[in-house]
Amino acid sequence: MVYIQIQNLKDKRPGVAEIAHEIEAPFFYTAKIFQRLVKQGFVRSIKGKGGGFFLDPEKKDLPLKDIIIAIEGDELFIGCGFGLKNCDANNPCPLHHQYGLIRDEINHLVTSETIQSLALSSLKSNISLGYSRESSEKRS
Amino acid sequence: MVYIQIQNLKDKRPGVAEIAHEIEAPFFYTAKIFQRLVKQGFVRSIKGKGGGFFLDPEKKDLPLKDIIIAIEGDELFIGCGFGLKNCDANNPCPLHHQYGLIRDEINHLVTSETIQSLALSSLKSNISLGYSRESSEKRS
DNA sequence: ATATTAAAAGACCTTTTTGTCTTTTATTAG
DNA sequence: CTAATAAAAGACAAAAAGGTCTTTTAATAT
Repeated sequence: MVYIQIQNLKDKRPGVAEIAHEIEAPFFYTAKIFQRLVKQGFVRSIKGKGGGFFLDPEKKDLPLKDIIIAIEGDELFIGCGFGLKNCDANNPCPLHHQYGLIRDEINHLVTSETIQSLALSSLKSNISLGYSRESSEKRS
Repeated sequence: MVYIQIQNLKDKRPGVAEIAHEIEAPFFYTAKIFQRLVKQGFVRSIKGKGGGFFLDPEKKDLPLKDIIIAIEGDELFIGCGFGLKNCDANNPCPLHHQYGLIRDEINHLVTSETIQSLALSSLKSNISLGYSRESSEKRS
């Protein structure tokens, strides 16, 4: 999605093939994932010639956290580091406090960073994901 | 394993049933996991009456990181936050730097904390995993 | 209108993870 | 030696994740 937004900022709408290549993922697999993202309203798409994916410019910044929660739930943000079911402040697991600090930072990162903020800062620096400067790897 | 060590410090050797109950995991599933942990040398076991699991007191402190790497590899510790294959300092992904900070902290946590250190500090405070003070949950 | 392009839908298939159960082996108590 | 106990081994099976492919639908350009 960051790649899509980077391209959108250049007035382009990448398609599945281009995105799949960029993230080094299989074409059909990538396609299926974007079907879900479109259905969930995170991206929009246009079929046919000149079609492709794009982020609704009307919508406000989309934090990474929203996407993560929609795809894999909120375990990462509320769950116990040890995976225990009833671990909380009253009944803390051995890692409770230490892991809490890290979780807070993860929370902060994925809340403050958005698809749009990352795309913007990527454009302004030598950051990857805008037609990758290929590091001599084999394609799949 | 922290639970085992806590019990070991009380001169007990918990068995599968006891451990499974403590971590709220299915009996047979827990059993299979410990078969692997024993085979990999992280814990030891004794069969038959009075048997159970224990940590080799001869061995030095076991960092969480060693176990994580043995079970699921080192992706968490070296991989890109976006899962890109060729993301590095020269070709950084949009999240490279920010995620790097968090990864460093995760690394520090799982390197400095060991099964033994967690068991010890759990015994010294009101930390869970030493015959849990059941929070009225259903058993499986 | 028609041909072309590209995503959507959906049917499959493979692999991995998770979970269950039976049989075997080792240990101890009597 | 025998019975009881408890882990090891290994066969299965269900569910989830990962991946592939064909057909359909929508858009565009000629």
